[in-house]
Amino acid sequence: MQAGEAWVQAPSEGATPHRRPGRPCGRTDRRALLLDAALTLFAQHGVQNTTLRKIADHVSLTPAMAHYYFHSREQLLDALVEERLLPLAIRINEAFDEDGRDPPARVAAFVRLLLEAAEECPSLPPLWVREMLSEGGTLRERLLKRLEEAGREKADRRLESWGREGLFSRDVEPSLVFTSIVALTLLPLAEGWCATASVKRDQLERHVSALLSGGLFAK
Amino acid sequence: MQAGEAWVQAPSEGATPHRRPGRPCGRTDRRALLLDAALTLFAQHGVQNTTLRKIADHVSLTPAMAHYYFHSREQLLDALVEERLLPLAIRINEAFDEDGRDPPARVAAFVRLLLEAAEECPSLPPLWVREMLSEGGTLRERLLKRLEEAGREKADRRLESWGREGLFSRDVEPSLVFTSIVALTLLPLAEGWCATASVKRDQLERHVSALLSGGLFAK
Amino acid sequence: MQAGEAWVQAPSEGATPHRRPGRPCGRTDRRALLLDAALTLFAQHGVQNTTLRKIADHVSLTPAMAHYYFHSREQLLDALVEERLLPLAIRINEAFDEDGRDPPARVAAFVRLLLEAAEECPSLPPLWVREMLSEGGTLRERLLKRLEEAGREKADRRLESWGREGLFSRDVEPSLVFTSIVALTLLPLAEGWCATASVKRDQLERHVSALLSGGLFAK
Amino acid sequence: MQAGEAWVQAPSEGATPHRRPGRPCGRTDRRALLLDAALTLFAQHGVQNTTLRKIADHVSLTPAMAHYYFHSREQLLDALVEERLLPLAIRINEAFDEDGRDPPARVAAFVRLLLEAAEECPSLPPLWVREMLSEGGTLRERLLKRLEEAGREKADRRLESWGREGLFSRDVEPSLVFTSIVALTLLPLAEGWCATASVKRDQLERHVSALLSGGLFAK
DNA sequence: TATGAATGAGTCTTCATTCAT
DNA sequence: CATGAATGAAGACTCATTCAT
Repeated sequence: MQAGEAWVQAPSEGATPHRRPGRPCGRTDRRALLLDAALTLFAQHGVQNTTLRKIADHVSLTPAMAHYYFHSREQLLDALVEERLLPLAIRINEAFDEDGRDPPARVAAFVRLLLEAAEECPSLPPLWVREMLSEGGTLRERLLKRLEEAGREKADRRLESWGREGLFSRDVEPSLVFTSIVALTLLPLAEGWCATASVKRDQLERHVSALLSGGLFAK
Repeated sequence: MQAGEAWVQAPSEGATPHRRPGRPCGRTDRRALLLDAALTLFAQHGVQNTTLRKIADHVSLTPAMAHYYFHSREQLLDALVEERLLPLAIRINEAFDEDGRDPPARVAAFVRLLLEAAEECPSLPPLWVREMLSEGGTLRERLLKRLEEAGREKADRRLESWGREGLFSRDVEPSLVFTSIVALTLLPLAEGWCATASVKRDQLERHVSALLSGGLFAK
Repeated sequence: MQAGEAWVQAPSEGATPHRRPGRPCGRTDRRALLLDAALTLFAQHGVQNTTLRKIADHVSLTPAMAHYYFHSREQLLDALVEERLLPLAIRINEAFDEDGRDPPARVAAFVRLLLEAAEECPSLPPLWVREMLSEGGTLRERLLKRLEEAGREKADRRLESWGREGLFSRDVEPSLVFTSIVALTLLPLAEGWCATASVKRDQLERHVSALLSGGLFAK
Repeated sequence: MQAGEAWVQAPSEGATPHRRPGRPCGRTDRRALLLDAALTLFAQHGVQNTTLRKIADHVSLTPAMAHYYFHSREQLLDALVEERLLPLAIRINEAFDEDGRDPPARVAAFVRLLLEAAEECPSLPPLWVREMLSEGGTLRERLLKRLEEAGREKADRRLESWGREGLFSRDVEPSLVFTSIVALTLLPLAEGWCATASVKRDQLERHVSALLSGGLFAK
């Protein structure tokens, strides 16, 4: 259950100042387990609705231990953003970095990247939609601020340059393209579509790619 | 701020059993004000993160008054669903009811319907995305149950029949079309795009319509 | 249900200063109805556990009306004591007043008096046991104070004189006799014995009388 | 004040799942103190009239601690019944278990048992009368249910068999005997008789025994 | 490290009470 | 008379947080 959640490597270095880097952590790192549990529960029930106790219980620890590792609830959220969400967000934002021919293929590749990330971490889509994309999302400000610092909007800038080159269909707004792609891909997953409905993951990929290639680049 | 929130008529009859129907309520109806405040704050900060006190404060009432009108927090949520969200959800689900030529035009009209609803009630997109579309959304089960009773999935069925008639491009999955349209339209609004970015509402409409007409129906 | 509860006449005069004595009260007196309801509900659920709303609901009135009639919850309790319990308590305490031969017959008559009162007002035994006889009973201090003023302990004094005359068996403590009689008679009724068990009221009377006549006066 | 309240040994095993059994609890066990305080205050002011705050204050703890130990008010009541009242109730109900000659002596011994229990725990009589014997008593259903499970009415059955053997005086109703004994013994104590009046405990014992031996078994 | 114990602030809820109409 | 509306105080309960051990 928590198994598939080590979908992104915790950055090897000092995101949280109180980890003693040298000491090898005997068995499974309880701190990472807590983060994974938080990720899972936040995705399932929302950040506000998940108490530290629930998170700790989920990995058979005490709430006091959660404080020991993160000092406060706020800092647990910070750690979650820093170590789990930010690396992913960066990877996604860099997806369009290297230039290349064939924009439709680049978009399709990006969709596949999103779907793979979602497959590795099923918590991603609901968490992202609930707490990142919505206006007052609990993690939104946190993550946007860190993304800013890490130089975000690379994807947006690239897509805008595509727009200036006239690669998009008429009426397509370049600054909305990135959001559109993410929305089309993640929202069905956040809704539990591919879990409950009969739609398979590759059906979703074909659907989204078809819609985008036809919609964005059609004459 | 609460101005634009009378965006849908409260059902003319007895959704809440304890209102005395005939008597006109002196000044502006405080119950409606509370409902509006709840809508606004839920959209801004999430349902779980909004206490009854905050809602009451927002319209200069006491938390006790919120109980006076709704009996409990749960029943306030019920009332919100029943009187504000359900009518809208029904209107949206019925959008494809009347048959008609020209599917692309129908889709464009639907997008416009969504945007008009969002214009009337700016709280709609963030609330919908956070609390309806996401897996554990606080209002999701409530609203889906009521929609079931009200005969939902009309839109889905219509779109699927379009699919069987071969109206959609190859690879487009009919059962995902409805979700895709909603995602493309509401998610940018939920993100506050049109408020913060320079994108105007009609730009968004053209963008979504372009993407859909090209993507869904392109040869 | 409330019918049998007018088991004692409200004193015709000014127990509560705000009754307008002259005006004939059209139909059933709502004030009396409230008192009856209070009596019933207090007996069933305890004084502390019975809100003004429950009392008012019980006779289809509003809590505000209860305040109109009694000014406060405390004063409702006062009125209950004054108009319902005190008259009864006085009647009971005077039971041994007139002298007479044949103490056993006097005791038996007293038991019958208690049982008749309980028959007229089924609320009496539970209310009395819960709220009068127990140490911190809600009505205890109130009623004892009023009884004091009304010259209570007549019964006790009479029984003690019987004791000095050597009428009681050896070891019988005169100052406990009154309590013993009441306990034997009312406690089974308070427990719901005669309602739920197969014991009839006259069985109870025979039982208590047998026990007392044998126990108190036996050589 | 709380001194005499360890009048019955807490059952040696796990009545409350969240106590760690082995570890000796530093200072005086606060959980037991709370239970004692509850017992005292419930007896003095009634269950409904005693808030968790009052109980906690009584032993200089916070209301939150009461929740920490008992999880909820309901479960505090359950614990009180389980650990304090039930053991006593069982002991009392088993009083007639072993057969034996000389019923009057058995009854007298039973009275002494009741009085000893009341001496150990002065809260017992008022609590019992108010919350167990009265119709809507707060602890009544709880305790009766548990007593049922623990095989109650042993005393009643034994007394009834005495009745069939013709041991009782004519007119004495065997099914009322148990209640009668308890009423005669506990009610004066619940009233505070032996505290306020000049009656000593052994006077009470002689009185009750005299009354019963004469009343129950007299020819 | 790890945890049980402890707490203060805050949440939902109830209720007696008041008041304008 | 009568009531709907309104409120402050209080109650049960939760939770992040702290701390001694």
